[in-house]
Amino acid sequence: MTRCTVLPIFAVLFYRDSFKTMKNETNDLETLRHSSAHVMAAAVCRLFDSVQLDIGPSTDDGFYYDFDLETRITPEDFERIEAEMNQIIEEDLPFECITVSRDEAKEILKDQKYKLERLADVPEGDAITFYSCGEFQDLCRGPHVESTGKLRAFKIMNVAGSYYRGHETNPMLQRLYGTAFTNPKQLRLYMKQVEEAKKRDHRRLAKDLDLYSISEKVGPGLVHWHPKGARIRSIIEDFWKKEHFKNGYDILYTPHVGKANLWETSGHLDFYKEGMYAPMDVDGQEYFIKPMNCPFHIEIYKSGLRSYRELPLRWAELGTVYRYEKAGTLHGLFRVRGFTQDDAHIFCTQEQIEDEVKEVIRFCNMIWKTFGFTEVKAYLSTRPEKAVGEPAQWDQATKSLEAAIKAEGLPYEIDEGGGAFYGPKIDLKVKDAIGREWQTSTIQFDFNLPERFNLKYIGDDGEAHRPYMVHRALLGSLERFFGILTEHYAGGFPVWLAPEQVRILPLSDDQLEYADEVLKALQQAEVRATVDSKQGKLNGKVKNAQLDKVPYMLIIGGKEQESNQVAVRHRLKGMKGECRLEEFIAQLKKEELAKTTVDMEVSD
RNA sequence: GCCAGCGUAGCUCAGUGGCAGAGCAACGGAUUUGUAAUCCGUUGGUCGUCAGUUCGACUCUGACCGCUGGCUCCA
Repeated sequence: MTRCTVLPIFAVLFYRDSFKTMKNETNDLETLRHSSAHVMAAAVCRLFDSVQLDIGPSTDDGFYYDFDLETRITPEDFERIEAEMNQIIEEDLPFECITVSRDEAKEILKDQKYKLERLADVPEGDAITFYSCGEFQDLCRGPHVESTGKLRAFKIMNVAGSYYRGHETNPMLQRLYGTAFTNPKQLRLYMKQVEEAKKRDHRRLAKDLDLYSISEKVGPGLVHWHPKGARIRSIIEDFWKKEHFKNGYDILYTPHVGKANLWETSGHLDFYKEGMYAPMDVDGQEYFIKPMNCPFHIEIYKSGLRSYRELPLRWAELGTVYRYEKAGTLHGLFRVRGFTQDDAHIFCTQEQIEDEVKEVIRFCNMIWKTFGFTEVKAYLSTRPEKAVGEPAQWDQATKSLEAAIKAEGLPYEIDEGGGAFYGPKIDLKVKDAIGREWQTSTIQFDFNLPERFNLKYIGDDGEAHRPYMVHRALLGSLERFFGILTEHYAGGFPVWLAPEQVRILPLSDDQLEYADEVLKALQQAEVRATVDSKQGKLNGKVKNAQLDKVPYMLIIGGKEQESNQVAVRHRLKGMKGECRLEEFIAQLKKEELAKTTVDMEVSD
């Protein structure tokens, strides 16, 4: 039931306060960007024939304009569009506003079919305004900068298709994206940030570091974890399980397929069938691969008569599910078709919900901090128009969610009416090392499934009662979480997660034997280590270890062999001097235990 | 699913209607090395797949598969 592959929020690209602006400056920037959109549209109209205009708003990191035109704009066109924009800026054309009657507006827009429809959206009685710069005129509410000469720094970023008004059934327009800043320096900083994000792309890093792959032969969106990626995942899973046991959860394992009837009862076949893999026939019965774990956990709940004395039940599972995601939506590890949710379901009484929710939020926050995500923000979604369950239940559940956020001291926003039909929820967003926000944990009440599956427990009054059910995914999916983590650390995993913690670099073949002794000692101490026994100079070995982002290198030459020591080189801090191996191991173990993440790089 | 772009060696990428290329990696040899690339050599390809046009297709056309950027979707 929990949804765990949600696109990253790339909009928030600002980091290290570089672009922190006051409120009115933000408005100025929005105006500037909106004006840039007009200038871009003006340039496109000059360069291309019969352009149908739609709209060109500012966005969080720039602006866009939607057009319909015969010619397909490609990145090769960007340069001449930018040149034309510069020409318009050079001309320093004033932005002039005119107010017209509806009939006059219709006359002006008689050849602009999308604009005419947009005009129809302007409520009767509202002023209809046009802004012009030179020959270009656009139905627009404004405001704008005084003249085109005010634009100082802009860039066309990319072009993509976009449905008119965002509806799948509407024609597809061409959307030209750009960005603009008040000065070239800020634009350069922004471009640097975009570059930084590109360098951190987990798909690139995963190839460089040999973490995972997706095979065309096997199928899109199906992830193969390579030894190094699998090692990291295994460490994450071990940590995850241990923490769950420590926090009062039990772990479950459930099947990967279930009969059609199960999915009919759960309602998935009614509401979610297009998201499920096609059924298979087994002995004349239809079976579906699971897109969610909830029905199985519910079946375990129903395997016996439950007493209020057993509640709350907290059941977690690393449950692998398969969902048919549309082809065009797949993206590295962020959006896949087969993934493992770190799912949990809590069954409890009404009296318990507040404490339970509080615990879940605390638990989530603690886990995120451990992985080095210090900024966590909550989004509370309340009852939508169409909803199941009693309003009183919704109220109480919503209140308990809000109380839990407050108890944990998290900043939060409320999305009124944004909840699922089956219950209110909290989504957590975390900020990564370069300030991007990722939606991750989700905590959702469910007033639907307990009803559909007729869940009960016997209360202290001897009567049957309906338990409360809460879905919870903490990391979301292991695949997506691993992608986020890779980008967060820029591939430089901290010691406690690094698949290879130590690489031993013998200076020459004379040290191979000693290197092997050191390796065995490290292995005995459960340190993940390898020896670079290849031919070549130390230079090259250091370089390769650096590229593989191994946290520690142990250089072993004649000197070290003689003194029975190792020379320690840290990936980011360089040489740390020589010491006895036991000392190094003790230090490493300390770092591993502390799960230190302070040595993260901001850029490579 | 929709719009656009792309698909050449393990990786990064050149290239042309007429014998398939480089760097790195891998492998072999030389070197025995002190903190981000030692030298020499060798191997490596159904140019995404299938059809069509052509005397001849990696190149042109079409369909399909996959990837990328968006849009839509994410009970």
